[in-house]
Amino acid sequence: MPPYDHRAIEEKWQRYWREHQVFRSEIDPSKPKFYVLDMFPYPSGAGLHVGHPKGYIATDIYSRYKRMRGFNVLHPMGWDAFGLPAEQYAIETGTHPRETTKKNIDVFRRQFQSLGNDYDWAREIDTTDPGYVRWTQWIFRKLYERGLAYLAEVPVNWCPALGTVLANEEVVDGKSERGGHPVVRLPMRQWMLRITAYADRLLEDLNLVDWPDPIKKMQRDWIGRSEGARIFFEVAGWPNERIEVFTTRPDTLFGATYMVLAPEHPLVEKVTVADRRSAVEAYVQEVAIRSERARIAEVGEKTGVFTGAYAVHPVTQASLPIWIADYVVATYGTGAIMAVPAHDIRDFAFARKFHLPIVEVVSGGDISKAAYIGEGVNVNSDFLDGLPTPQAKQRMGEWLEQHGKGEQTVTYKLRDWLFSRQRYWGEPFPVLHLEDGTTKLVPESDLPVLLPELEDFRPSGEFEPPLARVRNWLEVTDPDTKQKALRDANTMPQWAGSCWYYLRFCDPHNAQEAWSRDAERYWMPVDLYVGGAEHAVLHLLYSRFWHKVLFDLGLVHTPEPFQKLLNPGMILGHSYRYFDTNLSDDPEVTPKVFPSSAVRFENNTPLDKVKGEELKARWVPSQEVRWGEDGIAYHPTIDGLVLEEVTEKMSKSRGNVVNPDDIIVEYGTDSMRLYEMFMGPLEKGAPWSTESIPGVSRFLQRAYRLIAGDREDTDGPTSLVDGPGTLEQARLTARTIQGVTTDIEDMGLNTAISKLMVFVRDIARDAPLPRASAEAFLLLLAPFAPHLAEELWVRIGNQPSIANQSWPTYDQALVVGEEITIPIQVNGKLRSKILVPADSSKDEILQLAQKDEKLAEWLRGTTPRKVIYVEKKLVNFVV
RNA sequence: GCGAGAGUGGCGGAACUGGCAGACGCGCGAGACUUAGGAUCUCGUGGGAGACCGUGGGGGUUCAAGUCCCCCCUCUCGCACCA
Repeated sequence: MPPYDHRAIEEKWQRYWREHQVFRSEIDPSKPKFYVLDMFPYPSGAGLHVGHPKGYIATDIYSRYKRMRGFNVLHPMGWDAFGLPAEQYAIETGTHPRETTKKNIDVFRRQFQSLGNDYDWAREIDTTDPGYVRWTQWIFRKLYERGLAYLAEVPVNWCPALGTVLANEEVVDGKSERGGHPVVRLPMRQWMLRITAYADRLLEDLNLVDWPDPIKKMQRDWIGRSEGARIFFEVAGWPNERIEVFTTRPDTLFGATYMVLAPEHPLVEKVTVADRRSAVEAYVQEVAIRSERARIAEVGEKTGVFTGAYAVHPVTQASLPIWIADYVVATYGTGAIMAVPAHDIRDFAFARKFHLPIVEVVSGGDISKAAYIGEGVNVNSDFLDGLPTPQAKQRMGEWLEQHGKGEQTVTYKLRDWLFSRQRYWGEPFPVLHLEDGTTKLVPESDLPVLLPELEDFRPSGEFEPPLARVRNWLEVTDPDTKQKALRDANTMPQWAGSCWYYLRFCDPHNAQEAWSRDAERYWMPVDLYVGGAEHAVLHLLYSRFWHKVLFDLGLVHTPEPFQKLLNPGMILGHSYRYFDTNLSDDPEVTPKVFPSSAVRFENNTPLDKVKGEELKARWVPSQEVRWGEDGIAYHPTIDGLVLEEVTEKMSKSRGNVVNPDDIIVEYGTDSMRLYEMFMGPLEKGAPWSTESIPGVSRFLQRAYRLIAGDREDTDGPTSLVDGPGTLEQARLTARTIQGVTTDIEDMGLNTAISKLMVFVRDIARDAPLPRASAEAFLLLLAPFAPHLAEELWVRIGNQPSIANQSWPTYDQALVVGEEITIPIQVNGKLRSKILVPADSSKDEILQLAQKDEKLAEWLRGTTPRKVIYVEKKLVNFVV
C-alpha cells in the first residue's frame, strides 16, 4: 500500500460525510448564518470538464472556512434543467427531454460528488420537477396580478424550411445555423414582462451590493438611463397624426433639418406619398430580410429612402422631409428622431450622403468638416441664441411644455423582457385564453400546469409552437364561466427557473409555499454568489427584477438578493490546429492542407498566404497530436504537417477538453482542488496544465509523511511532541495561521496554499513536529484538501469530523519576530541589509546603518545630502 | 467603433496603502539514496565575465515606480448606429 492512498482516503471520507450528514444545514437562530451560492449548472450531455469546478471549489473552501469560524453555512446545489439542447436531442432521436435530463443530472451529480464538496444534498433542486414548476408558475401569477406580465405582438425568427422558430443565436447571417435556410422575422403574440417599470430601482440599488465594478457598470449601461425631452412634430396633411421623438439635446431643435423614422414605424405606411410608395416598400422589405449581423457589419454606411411626406417644425413651422432609415432603431426611444446633422455624427453622415441641409446651432466646431457634438453657445436659434448648452436645454424644455409641443423626460435603453419561447421543454404559462377574447390565470389550486406528453418532437412546419399541436391539452373548458378556452402554447424561457432558485434552496421541500417566511428571514440574502461573468447582465438583472417584485409583495425581506458577487476566470485548454481547402466539409475530397505559417487572416477569415484562397480551420484532438523530438506538434497521420498550438476555451469541437474524472482517478480530488486554486487568482483565466499537478500532489504527500510518518503500518496513530515546540516552530505556526486566514478572507487562495507549502517545508527542519503545530496545520488545510485533513486529523488521535472544528487562533506577539531586516539603499539602490531588534527606534537604526561596513564603501568620500527613513521598513542615503 | 480588464524569468504566478522585484509551484541543472520508479531528499536556477541591466514600448513625477501621471503597442472579454 502506497503511503498516501488518495483513492482509499477520499472514498472513506466522502462516505463518512454522507452517512453522518456532516453538511446538513438547518435553521439555528443561535448561530449567525452564511449563505454561499454557486450559479447552478445546466446539466449538459457532455458532463463536466476541469474548467467547471474552479468556482465550485473556491466556494467550497470558503464555506468550509466559514463553518469552522462558527457560521451556520448554507451551501446547496441543483440543476437548471430546462433548455434547448435536451429538446434538440429529442428532435433528433425521439428521446423524451425528461429522460435526457435525468440521465445528464445523474452524471453531473456523480461528478459533483466526486469533488468532495460540502453541499447539503438534501436540498438538491431541479427546475423541471413539477414541485418546482408549480412555484415558478405561482410567481408568474404574482407578476400577472401586479400588471407586470402582458401580451404583445413581437417578431420572432421563423424558418419556413425547418418549420420552427429559432433563437437569435441559431440565426447566422439571416440564415439558420443548421442547414443555412432563410429566416424571416414574423410577429407572434407573446408574453412580455414589464422590467422597465423597475429600471430606476435596478439602477439605484446597485449601490447596495458588493459586486465587481465592471459588472455594475455593465448593468448600468444595459439599463442605459438618459435624460432629455420628448418633442412632438405635426405631419403636414395629417392633422390627426404626429411624430414623437426623443432627444438628449433639445437645445439643438433649431438645427433639425429632416426627420427619420425606423422602417418598422407605424406611420411609415400611412404617410408615404403615392409615387414614393414602391421605393419605401422595397426598402422596408430589404431591411426586414437583412440580419442583425449584416446591419452591424455595415455600421457607418448609411442607407435610407425619402417618404415624400413632411413634418412641421414645432417652433419655426418649417417643413422637414421625413425619411426612413435603418440607423434609427424601432425599439429604442420612440423609433423616430429629429435629425440634427450639424451636431450628431450619424445624422451628419446621412445628410452628407443624401445632400440634406446642415445648419449649425451650437458654436465651437467646424461643421463644414464634421459634426460638432460638444457643448457650446447657441447660434441661429431664435430665443436660445447666446445661451450655453445646459441653459439652452433647460429653456427649450420649458418652452416645449408651455406650448404643449413636448415634455422633459427620461428614457431607458432597457426594454421589456420577452418572456415566451416557442418550445416544448419549458414551464407552461398558467393562463387560459377564453373564447370571449379575455385571458385569465389558472387558479393557484390548479398549479402546476404540466407539460403534455409528446411522442414526436419534430416541428410541425406550421407557424406555431409545438404545444399548439396537442389539441387535447390545449383545449379546455374554463371551470368558472364554462366557456371554451385555450391554454397558452408558449413556454417560459430558461431564465424563469434560475430567477428564484436561491429562494427555493432556503426551503426546498415545502409543499405548501414556495418558501417559508422563517426560512427566508433566516437565510437570505445570499452572502457570497459565485459564477461566470457571462451572466453579468441577463441572469443577474432578471433575478434582481423578480426579487424586487417579491420584495414589494412582502415575500422577501431584502431589496437585493445577492450581497457579494465574484466571477471566476475561465480555465483554458490547449488546442492544435491547421487549415485545409475543404470548405464544404465534403468527406469525399482530399483537401490541400496548410500549417498556420502558410496562412494569413483577413477579417478573421483564414486565407492561403500565396494564392489568397479561402481556408477552413481544423482541430486535432490533443490526445492525438504526435510530438516530434524537437517538441513540435505534428498531425497524427499527415506527415510533416506542423500544428499550431492555440490556447482557448475548452470545448468538444476543439478537442481540448480535460475530464476531471481522469484527473481524480490519477491524482485524487484533493490534488485537483489544490491545483485549480493554485493556478492563480480566482478571477483570472489561465491555461490548464496537467503537468503541473504533480507539484501540488507532492506537497500533499509531504504533508502526509510529515504527520503520519514514513512507516509502513500506516493505520496506527502518529506520535507527536507535546506542547508548542521551539520558539521558531511556534512563530512559523502563528504566521501561517495569520497568513492563511487573511488570504482566505481576500479570496487569495493561491497565496494561502503557498503559505501552507512553506509551513510543511520548514516546520520540522530543526526539531521534531509538535502537536500544536500539526493540529493547527490540519485545521488550515481542511478547507483546501478536506479528505486528507480528515484522515490525518484522526491519525493523530482526534475524533472526526475536522469540518466541524474551530478555526485555529494565534498569539499576535509570535507573529512579529525579535529581529527585523532593514534594507539599506544609496540613491535608491539596494546596497546592504542590517539586522536590528524589532523594537529599535529610528535613531538606533540609523546609527547601526551608518556603521555598516558594506555601506561604508558606497559612502566613502561623500556626505549624505539627505537620509530617508521609512518606519521599520527601509533606510535610503541620498548622496 | 465604444467600454472593461490584462501584459512581470522557459512556464503558472508573488509583491498590503509607491519602499529588498521574481514568494510558492512547474520545468531545467548538479548531487545523494534506491533492485526499480511519473519515487524521495539536498543544493542551484531572470540576463550579463563585469561595474551593471531588467516588470509590453516611449516619456514624466519622486530620495525611491511593476505600483502614480501622459502617449503608444499587443492580447482577452463584453456591447452594437441608443438619438
